[in-house]
Amino acid sequence: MPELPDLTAVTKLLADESRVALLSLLLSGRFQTVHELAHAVKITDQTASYHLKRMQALEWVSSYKQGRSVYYHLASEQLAALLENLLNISPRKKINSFKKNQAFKELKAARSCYSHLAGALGVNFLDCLCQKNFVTFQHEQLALTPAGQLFFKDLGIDINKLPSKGPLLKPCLDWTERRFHLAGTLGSAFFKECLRRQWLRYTPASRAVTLSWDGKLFFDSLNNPLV
Amino acid sequence: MPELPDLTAVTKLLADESRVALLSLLLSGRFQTVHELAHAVKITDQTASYHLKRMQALEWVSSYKQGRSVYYHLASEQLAALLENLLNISPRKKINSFKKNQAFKELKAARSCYSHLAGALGVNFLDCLCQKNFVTFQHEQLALTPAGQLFFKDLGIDINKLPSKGPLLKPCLDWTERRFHLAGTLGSAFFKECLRRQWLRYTPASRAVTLSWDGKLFFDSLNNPLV
DNA sequence: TTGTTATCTCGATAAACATCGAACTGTTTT
DNA sequence: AAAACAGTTCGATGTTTATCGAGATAACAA
Repeated sequence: MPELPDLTAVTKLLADESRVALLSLLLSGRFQTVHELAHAVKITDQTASYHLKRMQALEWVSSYKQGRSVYYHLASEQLAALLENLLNISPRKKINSFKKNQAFKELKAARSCYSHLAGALGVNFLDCLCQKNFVTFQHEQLALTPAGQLFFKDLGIDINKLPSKGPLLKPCLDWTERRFHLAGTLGSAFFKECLRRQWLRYTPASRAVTLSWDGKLFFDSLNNPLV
Repeated sequence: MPELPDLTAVTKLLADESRVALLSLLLSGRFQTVHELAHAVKITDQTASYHLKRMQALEWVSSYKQGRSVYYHLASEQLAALLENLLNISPRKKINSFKKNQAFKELKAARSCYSHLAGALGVNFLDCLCQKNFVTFQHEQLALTPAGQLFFKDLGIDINKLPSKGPLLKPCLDWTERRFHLAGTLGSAFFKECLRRQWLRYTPASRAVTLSWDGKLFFDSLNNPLV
């Protein structure tokens, strides 16, 4: 007998504020301990442990033990894409606290979308690439030009050496900007390179990333029409 | 103050078997009454009415009244895409009844995916288009060739007269076949044309569609390598 | 050793909510 | 008019489940 997809097995897990908050933190792509996650989400360690185990059963997250700590991280690229998809069709609700408003501003400026760069910085980056004719964007389809190929090679990213799995360039709808930023294997590689060069740094207990001085120089130079 | 997306407002609605079953029926694209829907999902009319009203609040469905009946239909293309996305990452569960197995076979053969054709027939159709070089499919991106443009024109579909909203061709991952079928405005137009020519017909209380004699002739001719 | 920390297991509890019966409002049919 | 039908509202009920306290088990630190 064939097998049907159990859709509500997925949606029931996603229908809980705590679990969504945990996933949102894990969308940063980092490894985080149960205690860290529980603290950030403001639930007890037991509850966090319970949620993480349930999500592990569906292979959304995976864990490894080191000493007395258990480190969790996001394990499903598909789920990351689904979460971004959900964010874009969700109704809006007012922000009620100053603290949350502050956190939102940081997320809006720049954040990681699992493996690539999102937020105003990410959207602006894609704009620059288009304007400089490094990529073309027609009919919601992205393509890399020869000039763009050179641009990334200069950054140390050889597109021939990237994993062949999935599209090289992929537009990803940004839920804060309501416009596209760059995903795909090239988007992931670029974000990784930014982290390696310390142009971008993670902020604690958040998906937000901050721009270093060097990073600011790089992105500013892109915006400069003379270069 | 800015506004945050309320993700669980979406997932909580999707975390219920009855509502998912209702949405699945509405994915056919047809207008259906509360009574019809309730009967097909095996819940009482009150319960169906309750669910449909909640989904209407998020603008997932809309309704209009005709006499004593209230007709509901799917109102969000985004939601339709989300549902297909969910189907693809859901864990599988065994089918436990003969009846459900029968229904599954019908769905697998051919069904509507809101506005376009899915199932084995849909996947096979895209294969044919590729093989005859009517469309190209590289790096998960579809493009229409001049020959393809002619092919659809012969069917009565002028791509210059299609709505400019969204991409013309879009690959949509098929959850029964695990391969792509054709979506986008052209995919929608083609499915509509199939219904108009009566090549395809809806089955009652299901998203499945069946092939008429004329329809079989058309799709068989596509598979014929001589033509 | 002794104390501290991180995680997990096991109940108990409290809140959320899908469901349906009963009753009510219209609409269509006879 | 009367009966049948489609849809809705309201209240009650029963199930599901997120949560935490208490206690157990390790790993680490002093």
